[in-house]
Amino acid sequence: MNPPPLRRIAHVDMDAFYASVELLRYPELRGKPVVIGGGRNATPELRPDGTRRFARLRDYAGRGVVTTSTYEARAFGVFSAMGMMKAAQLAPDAILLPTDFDSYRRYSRLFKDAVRTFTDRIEDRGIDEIFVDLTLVEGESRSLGLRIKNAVREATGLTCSIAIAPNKLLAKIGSELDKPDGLTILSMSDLESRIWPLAAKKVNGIGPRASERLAELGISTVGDLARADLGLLQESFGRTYAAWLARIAHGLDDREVVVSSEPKSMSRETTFERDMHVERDRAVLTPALTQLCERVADDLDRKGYCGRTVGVKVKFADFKIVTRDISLPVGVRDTANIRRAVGACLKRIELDRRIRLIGVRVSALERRSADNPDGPDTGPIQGELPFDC
DNA sequence: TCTGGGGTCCTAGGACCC
DNA sequence: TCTGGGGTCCTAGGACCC
Repeated sequence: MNPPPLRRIAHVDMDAFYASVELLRYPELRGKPVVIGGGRNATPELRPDGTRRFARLRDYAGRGVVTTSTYEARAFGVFSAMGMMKAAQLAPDAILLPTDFDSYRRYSRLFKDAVRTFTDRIEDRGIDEIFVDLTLVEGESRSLGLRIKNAVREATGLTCSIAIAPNKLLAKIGSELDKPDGLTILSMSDLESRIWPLAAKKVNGIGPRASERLAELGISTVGDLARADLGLLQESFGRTYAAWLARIAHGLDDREVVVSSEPKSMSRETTFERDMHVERDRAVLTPALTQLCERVADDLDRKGYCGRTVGVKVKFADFKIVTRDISLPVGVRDTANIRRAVGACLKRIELDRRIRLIGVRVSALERRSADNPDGPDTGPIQGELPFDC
């Protein structure tokens, strides 16, 4: 048996991406604690003298979470996914800006195109990070990494952190090791010194739940995991996940860089400013639901898909989430059909508590082909459907 | 400080068919 | 009438990621 070919995988991760894009637009905020995640009312006001008045975190009221923060804000303990109200307590004077996804998407394209000048073996991992298969690209790893960082900075004015490693697992962990503006080269011989001391939850795929259960077994670092008894892991996590844990603890990962993939679902959801009462707030809930259907229909239309499964999600005031979905004989893409399917799903949920969030999702997607650009869904679905509407 | 929105993947039970 | 498997689809929930 031949040994697997030695690969060279890069993980490129933009530094504090949304916040850094905002600093390009508002350079006067450089060096200050800035938090992204406000709504429209956080948009800066232009004063008559040309200066801007920025919203402060202390002025925020609502249910939002921090999307990104600058490193100066992180020094106050303000990190992504933290509730904004809590962030406001930690750093009341921090500048608050609204999220502007159109800008972030524009810079995302610029940074990915810059990397694409080296190779098209790129896997998208969201708006601010990618994997790159550099196996067949000429050049020594460190100089190649520096050239990629330079290309990204020239294209965007932004810094990124890169790790180059034998696989995706190590590349992903490695890009965190020297943030921001870092470059880390890892090989298998670095495993014990650089990876084993890290907390197990630094590994992509070990989330809050798994790391909590690992902690109960006395396992907190990757090294603990490597030394753990496989039988013990199997008892707690099952054969499949235990085997995966054992492999990643030894730095093993043979996943390929996936260059292209089709979307599996499209969804829209909204959290209400206050928890909604099913009957008394019908005048809010019904149009909100219809609007979500419209937005999903619009997404499907723009991207050229229809979907055979329509689902609804309800998060109650106690944060309990219930989902229902229904599969249709043909793909749908228009508001009316999605709305009726959503109505049918909703009838199967016991709406006995106040509602915090509703969501609409279409999955089992089919691409609308060139010879049938409308997809199979060309009109209202009638007859044999399990709707009563 | 009560915790967004858009996704993917996995598991597991039941229906249904051969 | 009872007993099986295997395969696929559907549904619901949950973990996890950015």
